[in-house]
Amino acid sequence: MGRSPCCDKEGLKKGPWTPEEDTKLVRYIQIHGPGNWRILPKNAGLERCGKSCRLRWTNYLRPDIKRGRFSFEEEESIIQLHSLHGNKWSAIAARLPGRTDNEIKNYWNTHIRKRLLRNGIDPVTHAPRLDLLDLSSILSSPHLNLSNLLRLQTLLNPLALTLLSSNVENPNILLQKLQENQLLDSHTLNNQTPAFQPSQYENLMSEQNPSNLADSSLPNPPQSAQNNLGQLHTTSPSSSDQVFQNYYPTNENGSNFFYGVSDQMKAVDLSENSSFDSVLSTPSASTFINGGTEDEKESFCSNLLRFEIPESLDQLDYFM
DNA sequence: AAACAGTGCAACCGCTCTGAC
DNA sequence: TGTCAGAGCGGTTGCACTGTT
Repeated sequence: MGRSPCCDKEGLKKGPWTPEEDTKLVRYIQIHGPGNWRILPKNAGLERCGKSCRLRWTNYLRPDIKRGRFSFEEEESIIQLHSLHGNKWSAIAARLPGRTDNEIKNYWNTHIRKRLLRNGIDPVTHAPRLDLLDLSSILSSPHLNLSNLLRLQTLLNPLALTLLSSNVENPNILLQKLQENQLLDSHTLNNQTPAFQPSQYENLMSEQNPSNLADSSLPNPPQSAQNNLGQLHTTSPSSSDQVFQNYYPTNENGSNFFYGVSDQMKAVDLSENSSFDSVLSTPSASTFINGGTEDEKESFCSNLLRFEIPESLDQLDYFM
């Protein structure tokens, strides 16, 4: 249903506001206060609909509005609040003094949302979305073959574990099961459930005992990697992990969607001894911590949100 | 220099909510 | 209880600006 737009009436102006119109609106509200938006334009001498006046006032002319670029703290708050409230922009704006819901919504859609997508994070659920990552580099890897693809699939979805215990000699059955598994993945994502939970690591590792492997010719993981995997859920987060927790706080069950994948990536990259602590020692991090331009800070924040599949994807072999 | 594409943001649209009657 | 109007909200659009070819 819905009612006809109030601005459809003849003679009412639409589009950008002129400084003269702004002056009229501000002057009127300074005297009479906001409210009664339907009669306001007539009394203020404006050829606008009341709704247009209200939006102009609340989104632009209000004296307590803070204009200009969002600070890092504000951006962090927006992400945190969005993970709690979703697209309830007014609820988010209520926690950010001086910012309007419209401004926050625009900033989310034009900056934060794109950045999250770029880094493989679903901006709706705040969960990692491996299907959003650019996998072209992986697929073009010379190390990619059906066997490795299966192992990657195992990382992406533990249901694929069943494939490893099935008859891998028949490629048709494998392809069929992969297709079925893909459907299950889509279903899982549609229900906004993380595709991989940290606890599944233990299942993965216990089931991936070398004696159970379909392809036992693979080398065992290095001891350091095994130790690290064993510590995944027993050590306290590093300082840089804390930054991620700031962005992606644990849910009511105490699990953190982001860690599910970031831990996988860390595990994959163990032989290069990389960790997020190293991020904080980079020049860009130093720039951020010690001060720098907004662009430099944004670049650093973007890097923080970026987890990349290492070029040495064949290291997956260590865990299969 | 011109054409085109991409980006960011103000403003609008359409729907829902809320309170008065 | 139902209706109506005002207000609020989230999604979308239009356009100016900027960068690239």
